[in-house]
Amino acid sequence: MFSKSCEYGIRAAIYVAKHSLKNDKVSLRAVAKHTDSPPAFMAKILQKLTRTEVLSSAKGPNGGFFITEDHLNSVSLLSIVLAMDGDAIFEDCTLGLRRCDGQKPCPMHFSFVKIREEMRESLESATLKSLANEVSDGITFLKR
Amino acid sequence: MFSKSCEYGIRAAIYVAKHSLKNDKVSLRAVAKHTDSPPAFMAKILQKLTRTEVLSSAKGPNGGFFITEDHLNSVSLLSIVLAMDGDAIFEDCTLGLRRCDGQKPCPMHFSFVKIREEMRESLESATLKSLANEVSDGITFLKR
DNA sequence: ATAATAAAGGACTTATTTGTCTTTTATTAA
DNA sequence: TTAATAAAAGACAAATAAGTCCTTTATTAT
Repeated sequence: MFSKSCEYGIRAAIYVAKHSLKNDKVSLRAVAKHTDSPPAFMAKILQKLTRTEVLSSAKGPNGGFFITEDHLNSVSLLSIVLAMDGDAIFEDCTLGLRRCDGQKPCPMHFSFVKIREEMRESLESATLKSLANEVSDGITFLKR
Repeated sequence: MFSKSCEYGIRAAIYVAKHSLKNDKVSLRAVAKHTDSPPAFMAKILQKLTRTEVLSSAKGPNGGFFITEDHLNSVSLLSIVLAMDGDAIFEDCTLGLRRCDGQKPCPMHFSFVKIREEMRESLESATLKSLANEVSDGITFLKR
């Protein structure tokens, strides 16, 4: 469904969010460890999420990654998916046609329009803050 | 969402189905042409769909690919997705956790259980016969 | 200032997916 | 029984995704 980069990116963002709830910054190493992902690869992903303004970062001692108060509320998983994988999963034809729309649809066009719209809504309503709280409360998990 | 192989595979199967409605066999070349896909690559995909019994094939002059009467009714896009991509899209954790279930779910577990179940149902209810008829009637398209 | 810390950036390798090419096997019709 | 046809199979090649490593830049505390 999503690329590995996107999967790691979502896990990372929720982990960072969890610590930003307590106003803590987290290091690359900590993110990689607690999301069970390769540190060097995670570095690239955190860089990308920082460039796309999902995350913030600070260099030097006591530095690390964090999420600002208002980003915690406003950033949803949709922003992260778009940052990592782009909008292909929502916009491109499911059967790979170069063009596909309601006027000249592929055989699966209408069923997938619906499914993808639900997916988009689901991702959009999942804010980092709400997800981070569920992880904090031990309801959901980032590693297993 | 699906691999290229799977996209081509679905388009190919519907194209073959359309001709099997009229009891015609179709050649690799015809399939590739009318689904707008690379012939040599399509050859591999048709082989796989034949080995997995979605399609049937006959060698030699007047040979080609076809779908038997009862397969036309019983084979759905779900069979094709499973044949080409396996069940990862339905079974694997969306966030990439090695294990993830209702007991110890990832943050997106429950929303994606629902979305994937809908996707499965949608694919399962789409039989090759129904899809092939829609293409025959000019309602939907395999190429654009 | 400088040593230590931590992210940023770039070059590189590995693995997987996508795609091609050539040979072999099976079938049919003349 | 041979020539033509068409799928099957296997060995490559190219492109993309996933992952690593090393150097640079910025920040902070001593």
